[in-house]
Amino acid sequence: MSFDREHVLRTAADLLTRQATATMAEVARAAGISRATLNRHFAGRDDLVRALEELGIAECEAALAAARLTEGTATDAVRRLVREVQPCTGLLTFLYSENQLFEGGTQNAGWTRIDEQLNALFRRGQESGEFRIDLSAVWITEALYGLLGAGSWAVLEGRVARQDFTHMIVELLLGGATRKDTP
Amino acid sequence: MSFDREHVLRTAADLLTRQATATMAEVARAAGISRATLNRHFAGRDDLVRALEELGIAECEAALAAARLTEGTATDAVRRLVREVQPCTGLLTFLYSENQLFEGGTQNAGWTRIDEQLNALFRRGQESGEFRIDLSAVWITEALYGLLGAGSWAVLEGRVARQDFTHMIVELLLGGATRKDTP
DNA sequence: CCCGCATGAGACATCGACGCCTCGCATGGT
DNA sequence: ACCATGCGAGGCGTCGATGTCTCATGCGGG
Repeated sequence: MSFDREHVLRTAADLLTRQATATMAEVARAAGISRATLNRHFAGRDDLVRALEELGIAECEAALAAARLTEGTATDAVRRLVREVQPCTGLLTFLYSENQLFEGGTQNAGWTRIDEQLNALFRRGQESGEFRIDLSAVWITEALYGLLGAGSWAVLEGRVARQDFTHMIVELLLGGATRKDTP
Repeated sequence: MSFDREHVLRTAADLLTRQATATMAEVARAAGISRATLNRHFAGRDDLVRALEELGIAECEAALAAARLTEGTATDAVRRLVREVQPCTGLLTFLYSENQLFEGGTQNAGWTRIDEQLNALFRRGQESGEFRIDLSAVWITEALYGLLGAGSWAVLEGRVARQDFTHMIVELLLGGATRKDTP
C-alpha cells in the first residue's frame, strides 16, 4: 500500500519539467517505486503524460477559479491569475511542449476551456477600455503562456528570484518595458 | 556532388522546428538525400544539432549586427532587432528547447555573446531612461526569448498572421497590454 | 571514352527503452 | 497465526532508432 498516485504524479511532474526526455525508469526511481509498479498503474509513457495532463488541467482550472477572472477589473484579475497559476507553471510548460508532439492527436478539451477563459478575460479588458485593442486577445493569451514559460524557466535556472515571478510577468505583460512615468 | 550542406541544414531546421523528435531518416528524406549520406556528413544526431546550433548562432548574430543595437534609441533598436531576428525564431526556439536537454554539457559561447548583447541593449535603455528599472535587464531578455517563441509558434499554428509578428512582439514587450492613451 | 568518386539503396548489428512476466517478500487484514 | 494482496527485483523478448557496411549506379573530370 506504499503506492501514492498523487506523490508519483508530483514527482514525475517535477522531474519531467526539468528533464523532458527522462526515462520511465528514471521517473520510477525519482518517485521511489520500482519500474514494474509504475507500469502497473500507468500503461506506458502516454498514459503517464495523459495523467499529468489531467493533473495540470485540474490545477490550472482550480487556479483560474481561485483567481475569479470575471470579478473586478481585468487588470486585477490578471494579477490574481498569475499569482494563482504560478505553482503549476512548470508542469504547464512541460505539457505545452509535449503537446507539440501530439500534433496529430486530439487535444484535450480542458485546454480549450482554459484558453477560452483567458481569451474572455482579455476581451473583457479590451471592452472595458483597460487593454489596447490593436493587440488581439488571442495573441495576449499566447504571450501570457510564453511569459509564464520563460518566467518559470528563468526561476528554475536561478536567473531571477522566485518571489519576483508574479511581479515580473504581470508588469511586463500589462505595462511593458517602456518607462511611462517620464514627465 | 548533389550534396548541399546549406540546403540540408535549412531543411533540417524547418523540420525539427515543427517536429523536435523527428528521426534522422525523416530529416534525410525531407532534405532529399539518403540516410547514409546524411550520416556521412553528420556523425550522429548530436553533430547535426551542433551544426544547427552554429547556423542559428551565426544567423542570430548576423541579425543582431543588422539591427545595429548600439545606434539610436533603445526602443528603435528593439524594433529593428525583432524585425531582423524574425526569420530565425523557429530555429532559435528549437535550439532553446534542445539546450535544456544538454544541461550537463557546456553551452556554446555564442549564446553567451548574444545574451550579453541583448542584456547590454536593455541596460542601455534603462540608463537612458527609456526602460523601467524595476524589471531587470536579465528578465526582459528572457521575456523577449519567451515572446519570440510564443510568437513564432502562434504564427506556425496559424493563430496570428505572420505579418503581425514584429508589431505584436515589440508592442507587447515595450508597451504592454494596458491601454495608455485613455484620456 | 574511360576511370574515379560520391551517392542511393539496402542489409546488418547494436543499443536503449519499453512492456510483460515471474518469483520472493513484506505488510495488513481476518 | 494464516492468508491474500501488492510491491521490488530481475529477466526476457520486442521494437524503433541509429551507425556502419557493401554494392551498384550515375555523374563529372581527365
